[in-house]
Amino acid sequence: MTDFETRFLEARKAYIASRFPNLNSMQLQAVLATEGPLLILAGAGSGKTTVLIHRVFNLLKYGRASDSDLLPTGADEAMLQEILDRGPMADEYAALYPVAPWHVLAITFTNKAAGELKNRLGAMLGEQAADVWACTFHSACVRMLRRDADRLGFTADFTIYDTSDSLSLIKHILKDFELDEKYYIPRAVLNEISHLKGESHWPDEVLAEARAGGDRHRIKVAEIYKEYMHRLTLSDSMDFDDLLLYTVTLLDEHEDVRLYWQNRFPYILIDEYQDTNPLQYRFSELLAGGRKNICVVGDDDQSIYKFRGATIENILTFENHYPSCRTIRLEQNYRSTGHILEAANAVIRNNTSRKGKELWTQHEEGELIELTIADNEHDEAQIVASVMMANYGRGENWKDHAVLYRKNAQSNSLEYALKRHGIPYRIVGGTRFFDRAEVKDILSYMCVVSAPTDDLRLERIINVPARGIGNKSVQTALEIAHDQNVSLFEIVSHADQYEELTRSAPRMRLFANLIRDLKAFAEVNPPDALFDEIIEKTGYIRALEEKNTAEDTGRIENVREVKTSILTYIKESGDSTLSGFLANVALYTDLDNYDSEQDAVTLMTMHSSKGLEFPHVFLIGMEETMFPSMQAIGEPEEMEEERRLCYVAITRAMKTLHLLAARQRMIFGRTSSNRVSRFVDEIPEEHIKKNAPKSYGYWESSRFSAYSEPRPKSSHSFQTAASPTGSSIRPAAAKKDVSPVPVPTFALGDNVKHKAFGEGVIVKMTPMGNDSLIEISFQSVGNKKLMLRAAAQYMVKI
DNA sequence: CGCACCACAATTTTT
DNA sequence: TTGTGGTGCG
Repeated sequence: MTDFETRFLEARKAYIASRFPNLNSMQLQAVLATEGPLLILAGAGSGKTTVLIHRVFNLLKYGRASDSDLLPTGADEAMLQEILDRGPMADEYAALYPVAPWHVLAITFTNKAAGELKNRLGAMLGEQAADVWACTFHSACVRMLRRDADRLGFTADFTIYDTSDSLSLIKHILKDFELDEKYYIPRAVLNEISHLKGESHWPDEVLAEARAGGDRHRIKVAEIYKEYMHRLTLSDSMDFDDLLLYTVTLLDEHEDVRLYWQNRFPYILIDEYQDTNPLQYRFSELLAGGRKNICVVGDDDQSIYKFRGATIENILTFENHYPSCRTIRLEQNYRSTGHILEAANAVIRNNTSRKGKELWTQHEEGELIELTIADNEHDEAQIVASVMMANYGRGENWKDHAVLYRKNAQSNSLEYALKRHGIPYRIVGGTRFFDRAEVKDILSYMCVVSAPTDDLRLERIINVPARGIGNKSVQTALEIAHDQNVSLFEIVSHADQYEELTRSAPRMRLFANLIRDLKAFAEVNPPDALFDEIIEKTGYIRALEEKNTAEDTGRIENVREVKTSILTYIKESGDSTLSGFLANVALYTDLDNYDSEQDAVTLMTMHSSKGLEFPHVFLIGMEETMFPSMQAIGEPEEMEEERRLCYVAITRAMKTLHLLAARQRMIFGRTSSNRVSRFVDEIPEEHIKKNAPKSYGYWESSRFSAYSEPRPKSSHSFQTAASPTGSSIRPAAAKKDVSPVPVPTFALGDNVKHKAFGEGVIVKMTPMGNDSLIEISFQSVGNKKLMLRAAAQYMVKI
C-alpha cells in the first residue's frame, strides 16, 4: 500500500468517525464496522438503538468507506485534501458505494421497536428512511410470502391465525379425535407444536419418529400436529410459526427466490438476537447468504423467552457460526444510576453460562433502592399509589412511573388502588383489543369474506348474530365437509343437497348468499366500506342494541372502534387491501398501542417491559413463588431465566427503584405467605434501604407526603374510571380520548358523601396540574387523600 | 334453538 | 378469584 493510500484511508475513516461525535468508542466501532458478520453485545441501556440507527445512516451515506481498503476511482491529492480539510465536499469524496435504503433489512421483535427504528431513521435520514425495511420477523415473512405464496400452495391472500384461533382449532381437533382435554391440554399441545416448528420439524417427520418411539402421547400430539397443519392449509391460513416456517422453506427450496432476497438485502441487522429460535436463525442465515453482512445485536443476559423456543445458543455460538465475525461489547450504561446498575450486576452475576459483561456508568450513585414489605397485596398497591402521588406532588409526571409484575393477574389490586386515588394508568398486555369477542366476530366476517374456506371463522359467525342455524346443524355440515374434504362453506352453499340439513338449508343458503354478496362488495370497495356493509347486512350492532345492557354499549363501542383501526391502517400504510389489514391485525400487539405521550402510569409484565425505560420503577410481588415463580423453583435453568428477567426488570429503572413484597397474599382465594425473593437477597445491602414495616403503609403517615408547589401543567388525559366495584372493562387497548370530565365543583370545607368511604368533610385542597389533591376527613375511615377528578365521580355534596 | 345458570377448572411470560 | 364450558330448562 502506498503512502498516499494509507493517508487517504486514514483520513477517510477519521472523517467519517468525526460525523458521529456523540458516540463512545465502542459504539463508534460498531457503527463503522459495516462489512462481514458482526456481533454486538449490548448491555441494557447501552445505546443499542442509537448504534443501530447510526449504523444504517453510515451505510446509506458512506457505504463501505469506513470499513474498506478500497479507494474511490481517481482518488488524488485534491480529494485527500478535501477530506482532510473536512469541507462541504468531503462527504462526496469519503463515500464508497453508498447503500440504497431498500438494500437494508432491519429485523426487530416487536412492532413497537420496528416503529421506533423507523421514526428515528426518518428523523435522521428524511424520506429515504421509508425504503428501509424495518420490521419484525413475522411481518418480513408476510411480505416475502405474499410474493410467492402460490409456490407453497397458498394464495397471496392467505390469512393469519392468531393464538386464540390456533387454540380453538386444536380444541376442534381434540374433539374429532375423541381425546380428553384433561390429558391433552390444548394450550400445551399448541406449545409443543410451536416448539416443533421452531426447530423446523414437519408433521410427517415428527409422526414417524413418534411411532418409532412408541410413546402414545407423542404419537397423538404428532397426529394432532399433522391434522392441524392440514386444516390450516385447507383454510388457506398460517399461524405465527408457519410464517417463519414457510418462509424458510421458500428460501431453502427455491434458489431463485433465495437469490432474489439475498440480492435485495446485502445488509442485514437483527435486534434482540438472544430471543431468536433455531428457525429464525435459519431465516437470517439464508438471507445473509454468501455475503454475510449480518449484524446481530443482543444481550445474553436479557434472554427471557426460552419458554417459547428462543435459544441463547444462537448468540453464544454466533462466533462459531461466523468465524470471521467481529465482536463488540457495549457496556457503558446511559440509563440508570449507580445503585440500580450495581444491583442489576450483582443479581445477574449469579448466573452461569454468560458471555460475561459488567455494566458501568458515569452517572452518580443516585438514590438507594427501596425495599418495602407490605401486609398484603392491597397494602402493596396502596404503597405504590402513595409513593407515586408523592412524586407527582413534587413535579414528576405520571408517565414517568411504571409498575412491573411477573404475571398479568397481579395488576388487579393495583388497578383498584390507582382507580380509587384517581391516578391515571394504562395497562399494557392482558386481553388485546382484537381479542375481544365482539371484535373477533367482526374480524371473522372480514376473514371469511377474504377467504370463505376458513372453516374456523365461518363456524364462529355462522350464527352470530343469531339467525337460526343451530349448533347441531353446523356440526353435521362440518362432518359432511370433512368426509368430502371440502370446506364448510362449500357444504353450507349447497345445504339443500343433503337430507341431514334440510331443516336449516334455507337459512344456510341465505347465509352463503350474504357472504357471496359481501365478497363481491369487497372486490370493488375498500375495507372500511366493507366494515359498514357487514354491520348493515348482518345487523350486528342492531342485535346488540336490542339487548341494551350496559355491557353491550361497551361492545358496540368496540365494534365501532374496529372501523377506526381500519382507517388508521389505511392511512398509515397506504395499503387498502383487505388481506393487508387482516395481517396487520393478527400481528398487532398491545404494546404497539403504547403511547408514551399520554400522562399515565404504566402497568405491565416484566416481559413486556423489555426495551423500555422509566425514571421510576416499582417491582411488585418480590416474593418466592411469585418471583421467582413457583414452577421455576427447583429448576436451575428456569431459575436462570427468572434471574435474567429480574435483571431486565431492574435495568428498566433510570432514577429510582422500589421493590415491594407482601407478607401475605391471596392466591385462588386462599391466603399464603412467602419469604422475600432470593433476588432481593442477591442485591448487596449497601444499595438497598429497607423501609420498616408499616412505615408508610398509609398515605398519611408517610415521610413522602411532602407536597410542594402546585405546578403549571398542560392537559392530562385521564382514564375514565370505570365502576367503583372494579368490574370494569380493561381500558388497555382502545385508544380513545375520553370525554372531558366536568370540572368538579367541590370546595374546601364541603361536606361530602363518598360511595366507598361514606360521609366526611374536605379539609385540604391542593391544586395539582389541572386536577387537585384533596384530603377528606371521613367519619368512619379517617383521613384520605384522593385526586379530585376521579373522586368526584363517586362523591356528592351534602 | 337460545339463554341462563352452575360447576368446575386453572392459573407465566407473547410474536 | 376469575373465566370457561357444559347442562338443563323455557
